[in-house]
Amino acid sequence: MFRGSFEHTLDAKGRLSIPSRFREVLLGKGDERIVITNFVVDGTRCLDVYPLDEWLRLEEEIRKKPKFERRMVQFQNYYLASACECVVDKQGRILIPPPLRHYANLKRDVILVSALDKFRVWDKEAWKKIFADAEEKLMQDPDFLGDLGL
Amino acid sequence: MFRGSFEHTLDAKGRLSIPSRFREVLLGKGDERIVITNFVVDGTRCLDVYPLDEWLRLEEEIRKKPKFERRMVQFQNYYLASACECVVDKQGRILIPPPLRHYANLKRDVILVSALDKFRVWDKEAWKKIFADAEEKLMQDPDFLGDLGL
DNA sequence: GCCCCTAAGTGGGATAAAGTGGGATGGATT
DNA sequence: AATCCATCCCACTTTATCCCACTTAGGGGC
Repeated sequence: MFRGSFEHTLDAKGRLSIPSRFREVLLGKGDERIVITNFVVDGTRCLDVYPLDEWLRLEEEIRKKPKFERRMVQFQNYYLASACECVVDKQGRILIPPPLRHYANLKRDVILVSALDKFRVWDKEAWKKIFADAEEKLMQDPDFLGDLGL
Repeated sequence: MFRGSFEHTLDAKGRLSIPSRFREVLLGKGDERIVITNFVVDGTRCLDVYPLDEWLRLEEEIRKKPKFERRMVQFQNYYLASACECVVDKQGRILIPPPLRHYANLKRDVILVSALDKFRVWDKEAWKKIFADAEEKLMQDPDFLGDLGL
């Protein structure tokens, strides 16, 4: 399980260090291969990163669904079509494929954020906005947490 | 169960001693790992600190909820995304991750306040205000406690 | 009352690990 | 053969962690 968020930088070659805490999770699976694809949260683009086994699980789920349903086809065109399998190099880095880097508007400063069984990569500024919006909602609505039953 | 509040200081490296009374609780659990994340009370930022077992319980609760409900996503972006697992060192201290230290505006003097199964860390000045506000509310409203059903 | 002893909290040097930058290598493509 | 690009390898910087030591406060015994 991934936990927490980490600020890292993309170098000139487009490489990104995986936080050691995240790498430990991959090592625990005995397979450092990961799958990267594009995603959008609250209208802001980011990247979704899966350990290979989680990605395979997702593929299985999709396989069970009606293949020709319109929205499923659209989802596949969006989410699966961009997926790219990457290996973590000896320094614990991955090379973000340039099209994905461009898609998520990743410049130098990025942030890696856990999302349960996968994690996301955001442009730092984009993430600030996502985080600030969430914090503001929490402050403005005192019942927010109560309604969640927590 | 954590009980009471303790004034401590952050050293130059950002380390914070866990009060021995709190550490006893962790030792009782047989696991000194803790999880720290950000929080806001009455518009004032602080840090929430959980023993690992309590944090895992929270994660389980969250996993049961609808994953894509808007407020749940925001809660995850705010509360879960910042969560950081820390170990208590041989001197009974934790290193507060710099982003969290900055978030809660922790300078030198901080105060650790119990909150039943977890505790909070406040900037000392911020806590004074929170405490005074609570006291004032209590004094001004004679029905305050009665309404709570206590 | 005085002194020692212990425990708690704090400070700081030394070491290890994590993250980053950039040259070198080798395979694939043109 | 030349270019491109992914990967490897080495090196540097920063940060986290370990370890030792100092200070202070409280307790107990003499």
